[in-house]
Amino acid sequence: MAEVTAPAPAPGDRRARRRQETIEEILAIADDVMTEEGVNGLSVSEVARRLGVKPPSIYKYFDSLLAIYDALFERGQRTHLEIMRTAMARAEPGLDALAAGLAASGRWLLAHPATGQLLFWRPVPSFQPTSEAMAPSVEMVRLQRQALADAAAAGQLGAGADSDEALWVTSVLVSGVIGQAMANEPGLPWGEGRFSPLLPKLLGTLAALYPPKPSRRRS
Amino acid sequence: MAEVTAPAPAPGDRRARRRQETIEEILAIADDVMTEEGVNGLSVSEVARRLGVKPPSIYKYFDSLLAIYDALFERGQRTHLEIMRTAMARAEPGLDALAAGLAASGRWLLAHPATGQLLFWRPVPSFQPTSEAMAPSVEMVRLQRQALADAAAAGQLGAGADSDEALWVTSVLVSGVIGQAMANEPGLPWGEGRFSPLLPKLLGTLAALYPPKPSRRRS
DNA sequence: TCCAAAAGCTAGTGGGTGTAGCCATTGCTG
DNA sequence: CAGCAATGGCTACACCCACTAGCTTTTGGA
Repeated sequence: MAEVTAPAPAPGDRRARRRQETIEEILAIADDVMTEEGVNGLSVSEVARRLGVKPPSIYKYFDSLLAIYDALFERGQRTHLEIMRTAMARAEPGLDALAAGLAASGRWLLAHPATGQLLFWRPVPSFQPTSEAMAPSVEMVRLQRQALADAAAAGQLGAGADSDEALWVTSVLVSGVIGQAMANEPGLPWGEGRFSPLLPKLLGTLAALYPPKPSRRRS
Repeated sequence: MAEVTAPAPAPGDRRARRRQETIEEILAIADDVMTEEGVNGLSVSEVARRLGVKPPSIYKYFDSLLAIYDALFERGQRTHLEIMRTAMARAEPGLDALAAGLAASGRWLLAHPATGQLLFWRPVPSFQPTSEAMAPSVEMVRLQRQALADAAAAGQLGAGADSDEALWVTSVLVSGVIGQAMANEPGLPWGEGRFSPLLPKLLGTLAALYPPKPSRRRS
């Protein structure tokens, strides 16, 4: 658990609410600091300074600097998953859902570079996310695997697309595009620059790698 | 310049040789430290400890911690370029050279993860490589661009492959594969694991994206 | 042999994480 | 409503880090 063990979250407890608000505030400040100074520029002292408090007070809310990273990671992971899930749900199952989900993911990651780096670049080697903080990523993998299976079932891709290998290929394409965009064109939103527009084209190569049976296909 | 300004490198100067040896030793230790503690775990104090010296003495050889990073970056960049260049030169110009160069690059990067991360992940946000330290990377881009042009000229790929876009696609594929391998399967050498064996297959999709004219082609 | 440059050192500044322990405030509870 | 325990601030401190100032010793070249 990232947060210091709280007392019983009794209903109607005003103390607990205030505490929770402070925790939110700390995390929001931490996100600001990471955005401005880089993921590694986060420090308890700086957060305390911006909160108008002395550094030791922060430790009433978080056990350590790493605990703050962990909370940021866990939240980032959760909201990123949610973004992707809803984008996929809005589209036709199969390739459409995959493309929509990945585009939404990319858009969100480029808009929240600090969190994105924390989630996928591990820029703080001493920080190892908790297994529970990693849990949403398992679900994300499941969603993408399902989309590939749907695409295969719908005849958009060959049967070989319903495989772990196809999943790995997809993750390579996506992480490549997003990584290059974040590293070389920071600040540019999704859809601009040299790299993010390549994703649809690259997803198209899935059809080259796993060609569907050339029977009649839905337009 | 990373190193503190040295006296005239007069020939036969024994002092200069000793100094140079110490610089080498410091950089070797720094590489060890990064490998063990993560790129960010590098510290002047730790290097001094391992060299059997007090921290301030290090500053006789390097202006700052960042100067050490810069020297490591510059060397890494140079040897990485050399690895790639010789691998490409040994192969047939065109797709073969591209594949051979990228495979050699991947092999070297996975074998030297600390340097690899320093070169391509920027895990030390406060560290911005000197423009001269970046110079080899310009040359690397040129090599890859040339290989694509050769492939197009040889009819292995369509004319569209002789383009910046194809170069970007290539960089996405490569950085995706290497990034996933380094992040998810650290310690595994090139050719093992889930990701690095995908590179040839992915390079094959270049032919799908930039199809050659279907005239007679060299076997 | 001499001496200046090289290369070590100690001491100290300022900033970071994190701990110990103190004290005022506050809001729940008898 | 009175009291009290938990909360959330604080100061002081220990220990680490990067880096500077300035001193001393070593050393290699003239």
